[in-house]
Amino acid sequence: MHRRFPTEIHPAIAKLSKFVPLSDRDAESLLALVTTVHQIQEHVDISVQGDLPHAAFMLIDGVACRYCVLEDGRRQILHFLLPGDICDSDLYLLDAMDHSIATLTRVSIASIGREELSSLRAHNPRIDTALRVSALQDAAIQRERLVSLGRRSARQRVAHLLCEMVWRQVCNGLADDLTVRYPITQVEMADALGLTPVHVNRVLRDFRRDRLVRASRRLELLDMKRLQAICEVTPDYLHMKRSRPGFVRSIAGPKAEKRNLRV
Amino acid sequence: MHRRFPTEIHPAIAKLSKFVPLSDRDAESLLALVTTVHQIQEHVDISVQGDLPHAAFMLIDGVACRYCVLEDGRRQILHFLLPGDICDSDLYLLDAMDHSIATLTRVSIASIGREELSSLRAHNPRIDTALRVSALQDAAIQRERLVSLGRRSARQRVAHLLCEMVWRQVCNGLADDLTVRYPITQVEMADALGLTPVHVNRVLRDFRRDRLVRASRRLELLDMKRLQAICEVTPDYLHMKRSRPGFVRSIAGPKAEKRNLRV
DNA sequence: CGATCTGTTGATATCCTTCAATTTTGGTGG
DNA sequence: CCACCAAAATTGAAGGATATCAACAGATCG
Repeated sequence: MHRRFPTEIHPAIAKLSKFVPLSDRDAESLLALVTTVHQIQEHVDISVQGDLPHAAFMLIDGVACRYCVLEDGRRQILHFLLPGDICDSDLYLLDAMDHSIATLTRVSIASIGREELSSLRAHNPRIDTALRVSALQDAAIQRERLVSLGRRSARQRVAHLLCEMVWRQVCNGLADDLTVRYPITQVEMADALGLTPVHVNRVLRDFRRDRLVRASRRLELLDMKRLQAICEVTPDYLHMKRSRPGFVRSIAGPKAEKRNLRV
Repeated sequence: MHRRFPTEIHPAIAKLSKFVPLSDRDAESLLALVTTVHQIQEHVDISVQGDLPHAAFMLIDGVACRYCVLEDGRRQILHFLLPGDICDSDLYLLDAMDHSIATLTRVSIASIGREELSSLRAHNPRIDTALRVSALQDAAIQRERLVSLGRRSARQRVAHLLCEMVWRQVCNGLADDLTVRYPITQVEMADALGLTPVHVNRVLRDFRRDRLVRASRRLELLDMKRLQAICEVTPDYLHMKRSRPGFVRSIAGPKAEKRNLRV
């Protein structure tokens, strides 16, 4: 069996542990589903709208996205997939994909057998619960994006996406600093935020001017507090109950600590 | 027990039957969960962001919505809830609501016991599957809305929402014509579509001028085909496999028939 | 070391918002 | 039945946020 992470720090375990306390045995039995890992190049469609739905999968490394393409070729990115995300365990129930999934970077991905997963869930209520909460988090992320596209300015949308990328990386145990580890291009940000690449560029220029971010190999968020103040979003919607003390707290600020994070 | 609909036409049964064939016994065992029905006035919050999540519920009559409120008081409507929708069966797993739910009209609503529902799902795989697909439909509706807010013009957004209301009413067995049975105000449309009420009004004026809709007590869609052509959306994303022959087909047009609806 | 994608900047255009005022509608009580 | 009121719908004028178009610079990679 191919295993790239010690059990304790596998991003899927890190993530699910934020929702439900998992024992080492729980973690092992979940990771036992990861038998074959595929490497896929960047900018490759994993699944295309209209296709028969694929098997459930776990993203182990790299970044992918769900997206739709309009008749005129423009794209709307619906969701970014990060390492540790477990996706689409029920999707096989449908006849046809209603959206597409593509890699953005080179990725490592494990497909998960339908029977094995459902049997594990049936026999392990903690894992089952963790996966349900994880699905609720996904839904909440999409809701928050909908609020952004509907009612927030371009500045707020960009600030929100940057914060969310860091929050989610922390949730999945991928980052202990405030850098966007897997950089997404300005075109991708634009397609996710309902903006043009040109305008995303201008917003980022202003953020740089105001010392909010710094562009290096990884985009670095210099002032989370102000970025969060700009977008007016707290990480509450990610429902990370069991964050390590003092960590997400330091990112989220005292407001979120008081309101949601039961450390 | 309070029962307003014969089993065959209860909107929840009509809807779930679109996903999985249900026997009369299936229908009865699901409707057996509806023990107490509450009437709630229009414009009342059922659940507010930050609250402890409520029980799962079934909307029996009227219209409600999920929404978020921004710091400056503006509102984003995330989703309209129609009769027959069964909502939030997993939400109890969270510590706090990340959005609010409110009635738009007077509604009849049945809360559904967590234990009873999960026991029914465990013992009835068809109902379990139907509820899973229903959850997938909800997710797909939100994705399609995200595409609208991100990449479609005001005209397209309004046309899409009107089409979707009719499609969903048909899905839930609520309408056999092309009228929006539960009218939503222009303010509500604006809050759902990320527009201002003023602009929604102007779009609707143009639609009326072009004989696409007619405002009566119920908003009437005079030309579904052209409305669908305007928004460039097919009802495929609603995944209504088992529609009655010749019905959704007549709404959806030949394209959707060929591509998705296995009648 | 050219080709191609990504990022950057300026000038102009446009869709939608904002603001303000008026009309229409629907409900309620006299 | 009518008077009244609040909510919803409607219209016009003006302004602003973001898009579009175009050109170029910088990075990345075979």
